[in-house]
Amino acid sequence: MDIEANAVLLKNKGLKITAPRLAVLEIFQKSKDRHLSAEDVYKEALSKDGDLGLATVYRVLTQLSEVGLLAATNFETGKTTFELNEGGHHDHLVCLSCGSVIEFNDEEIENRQELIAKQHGFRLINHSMALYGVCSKPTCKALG
Amino acid sequence: MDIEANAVLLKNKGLKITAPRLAVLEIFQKSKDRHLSAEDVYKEALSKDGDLGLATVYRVLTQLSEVGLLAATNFETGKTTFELNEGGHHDHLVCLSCGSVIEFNDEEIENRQELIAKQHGFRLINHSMALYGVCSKPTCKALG
DNA sequence: AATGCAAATAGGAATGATTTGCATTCATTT
DNA sequence: AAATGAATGCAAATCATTCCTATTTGCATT
Repeated sequence: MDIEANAVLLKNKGLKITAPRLAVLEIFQKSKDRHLSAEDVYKEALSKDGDLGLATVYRVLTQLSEVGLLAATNFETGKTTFELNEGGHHDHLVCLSCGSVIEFNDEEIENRQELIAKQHGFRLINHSMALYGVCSKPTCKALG
Repeated sequence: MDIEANAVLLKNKGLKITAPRLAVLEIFQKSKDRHLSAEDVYKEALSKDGDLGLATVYRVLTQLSEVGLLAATNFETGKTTFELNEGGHHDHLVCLSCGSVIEFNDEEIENRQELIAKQHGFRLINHSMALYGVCSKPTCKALG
């Protein structure tokens, strides 16, 4: 619906407005699942728009991440997932049973991370944190 | 040196005592570099023992991780690294310029993580945290 | 509206990391 | 020492991702 708005987003970042880039943005905006892999996006795009290549999806995801429209995350699955980067940074709580992902942000941890980096003479650029556990759904909780 | 000791370690974990498993353990114990990829271990093993396959290295690394003798980590390099799992858990501070890795442990963050998991009804099983930045070596510091 | 050119694309081949299938060898139990 | 299931080596397979290149497209300018 927001093709106009997405076009503006791209333009503001100095990116040309192309069909693949609009398609990818729209897929993230319309998907209920916030965390999509390149393959996910590719399949979704194929089912809708028909025509674009997997390599293009990878390139677009990388570019959109570089300009801050998307954020990339690596869980322990061996594949990178992406999500819309609206609002601030956050970390993830992942259920090892059902795979659901909860996002959170904790000031105190962020501050502590800065402090630790400083203590070791590092200039902190970014970080990744994921907590793995079992969520409270009855089917998950039952495990071990 | 500790072939005997390593044999006991394996036996205690219910694993058969085989040449590849002993070789891999020894490589980690003797290496100054704590974080080794499968390829690293393979090359090192070849130069010493002569005969073992890369597939076996992968299998052994996975098994030793499963029984807790090694710990696996995924930085953003696309390859998994392993380290000896002696002593407690720790997290990593990674220099994006030279690749050096510093280990640290922070009680306060750990406590906070427990709290966050609890607040979301999760039973926390483990976590991964890596801070990425630029270290204080002159050659690294120079960047941007 | 047509033109030029750099940037973007499709799609297939290439790469790098990891896994798998299978015949052979080995560690441990008897 | 024989039996047997697990472990190994090797090569082929797989998976995620990137590279290559001919072709197409966006868009600033005519």
